[in-house]
Amino acid sequence: MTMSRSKASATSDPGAPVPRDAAVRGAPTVRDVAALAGVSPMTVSRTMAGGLNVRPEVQERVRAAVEKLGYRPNQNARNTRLRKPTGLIGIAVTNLGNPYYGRFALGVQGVASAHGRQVVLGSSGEDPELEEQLLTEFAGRQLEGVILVPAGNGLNPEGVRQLAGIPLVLATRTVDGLECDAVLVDDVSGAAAGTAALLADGHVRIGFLGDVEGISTARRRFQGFRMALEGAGLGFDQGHLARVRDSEAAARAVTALLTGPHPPTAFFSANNRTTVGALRAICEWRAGSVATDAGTAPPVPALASFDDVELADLLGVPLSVMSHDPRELGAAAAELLFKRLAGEAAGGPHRKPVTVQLPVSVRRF
Amino acid sequence: MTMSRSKASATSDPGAPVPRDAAVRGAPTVRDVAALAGVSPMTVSRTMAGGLNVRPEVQERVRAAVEKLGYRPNQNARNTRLRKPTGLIGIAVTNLGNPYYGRFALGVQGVASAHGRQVVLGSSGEDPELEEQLLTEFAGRQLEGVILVPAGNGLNPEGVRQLAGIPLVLATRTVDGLECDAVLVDDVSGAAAGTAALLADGHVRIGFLGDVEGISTARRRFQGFRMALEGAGLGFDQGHLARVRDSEAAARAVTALLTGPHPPTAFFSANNRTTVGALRAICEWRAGSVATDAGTAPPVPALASFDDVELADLLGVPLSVMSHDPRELGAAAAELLFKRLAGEAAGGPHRKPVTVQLPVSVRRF
DNA sequence: CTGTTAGCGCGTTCAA
DNA sequence: TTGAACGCGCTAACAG
Repeated sequence: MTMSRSKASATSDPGAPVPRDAAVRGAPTVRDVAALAGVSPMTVSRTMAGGLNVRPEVQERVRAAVEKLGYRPNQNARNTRLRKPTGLIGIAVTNLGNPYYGRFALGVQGVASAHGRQVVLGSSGEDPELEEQLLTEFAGRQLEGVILVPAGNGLNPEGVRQLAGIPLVLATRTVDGLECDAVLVDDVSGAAAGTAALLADGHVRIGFLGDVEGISTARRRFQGFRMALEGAGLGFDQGHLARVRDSEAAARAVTALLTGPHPPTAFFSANNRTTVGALRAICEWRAGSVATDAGTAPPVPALASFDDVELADLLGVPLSVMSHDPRELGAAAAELLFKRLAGEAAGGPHRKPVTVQLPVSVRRF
Repeated sequence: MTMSRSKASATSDPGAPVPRDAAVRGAPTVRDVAALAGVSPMTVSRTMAGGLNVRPEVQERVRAAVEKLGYRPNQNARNTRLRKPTGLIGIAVTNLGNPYYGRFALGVQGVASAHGRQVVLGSSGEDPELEEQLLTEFAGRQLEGVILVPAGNGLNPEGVRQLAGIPLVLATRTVDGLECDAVLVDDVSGAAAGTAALLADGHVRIGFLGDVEGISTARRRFQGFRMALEGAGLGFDQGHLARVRDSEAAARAVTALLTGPHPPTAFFSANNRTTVGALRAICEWRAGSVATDAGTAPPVPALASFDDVELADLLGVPLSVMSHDPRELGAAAAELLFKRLAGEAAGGPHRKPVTVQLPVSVRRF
């Protein structure tokens, strides 16, 4: 097979090195505007920059040309020339389908916008490989910084630093062995306070629902839970522990526990997914148990939920919520990132990593 | 031809572990790597591109230098040089805090990722001004395309086209007078089907909760609702109509209607925010009415909800959901955008705008 | 006030 | 197999 030009039929300009106007290819450039206005590219540039040292009537011509062509200065090219950063930050969350992270992203976006930056979005789906790939792409795009909700400990600490080189702020979760700016919620105290609410109501057999141990929040919240139990002189039955990754699995676990030999009288749910599952299982159980035993229905299991869930308070399930605003968390993470950025720009390259903890409040329903 | 660069003042430290330029300014460049490896920038470029026509041992030196400096090729510069698009698409939604749009964004993101693009995020907060500003920024960043959930009719149709010049796909809602690719749900049929479910249960006084009239979905869903009523030979009491923008206002409206002179026996809720409000009001009303009249509690008002709401099916409120997957909607919008992009790249510049409608299924609880 | 020169970081093209 | 020159879109610096 020789190197024959296959598509030569329609192309009519063999030697012409001039793809000319924007009409043919992409967006119009300064030169297109300049040509139309009969000036040099610099005059266009100056006019776009505010019109300093450009005669008003020339400005008029330029602006007319801009309008006519729909010209918009190429931000990327500007930034390159001015050696300025891209004005983009990245945010990688585990699952945008979780309402929690939508609100989180909103918080980030608001602060970024206030700082004149825009946000590039990524969703890892709790997959460490996808996450690493995301970070690599972010780095290649020269993003100014990244806010990451890590999928777990699958992330190679060295890898991250090398791959990025750009400032990284962890949110919600930490990664073992990775020292890094981070914004967390006060998982331990919050979980302890929520557990205390259950204990105050006389519960002594409490089931625990949480994410897998690789997730730092799962560990920390379990720790707070255990601390509260021990503080009350109670032990914990390992048989009442369920580590699950989604609401369906949580529901199955709760159903199993409730129909088992020593059913808990209450549950601690470590995140909004497990809470949804637990509520579903509890309501189902209630429906079944009332039908069976019409006269004296057994008490409905109580629930302490880390994170809010919309409508959860209307279900008639005794509920305590360990609450914080994910939007504030996102905003705090963004603020921390911009503080870090400002610090690096100022010259002090290596300030120590900072960790911020947002408070958790317990509300009862 | 001296290669003296003002930046590299001291050239006497060959083995220095500190990246010289990168420490002062941003990321290391091809030249930094080339200098360290003792080759020309082109050899670095070739090595990064796969190493064609580069001696293996030279490649080794280059890769070592890349590793040492943490060099990543600047994507923006590549794209500029290669006259390639940015690989970014924009998505502007009204409110990321609404779980619906989180899932929507996830759908967009998945498809974008499959097409090797990344997603820049914007949230207009239902503010047309902010929305227009967002689109302007998107255009300036040379995004390849934009997916927009318009805040309403505040958007100037001419303005959009001029401002962007880049392909635009509307999602969920349309804008009057703006002909444009769009992905919608089948609002009219869906609303009619949901209303039919209420009618089948014998309801004749049905309250309507929806967004303001400026929102196309509010109009279309109202239209489907009315059609179904008329098809059943029923009229609609304007006093049973509430146009509200958030769940709190919806709750107030429902409470007012339920405690009014001719309370509806059912409600049609046109979006997930009004559904949350309605459910809250209905549950509250139920609690109050049961307390007052222990023996024979009046029947709980039924609800037909456009859009799913988590946990809504557990509340004991007779519920019909006009359901679709926002993630699929986002995915479809992205697919349409990429189809449009492919079309423009191929040369056929002006194919007519396409509208896709996703089906709605009614589920009863 | 305006145009020319030069160069940001990269890759294609062509010459060595 | 390697390097030099050139250009992508834009603008600072220095002409005129």
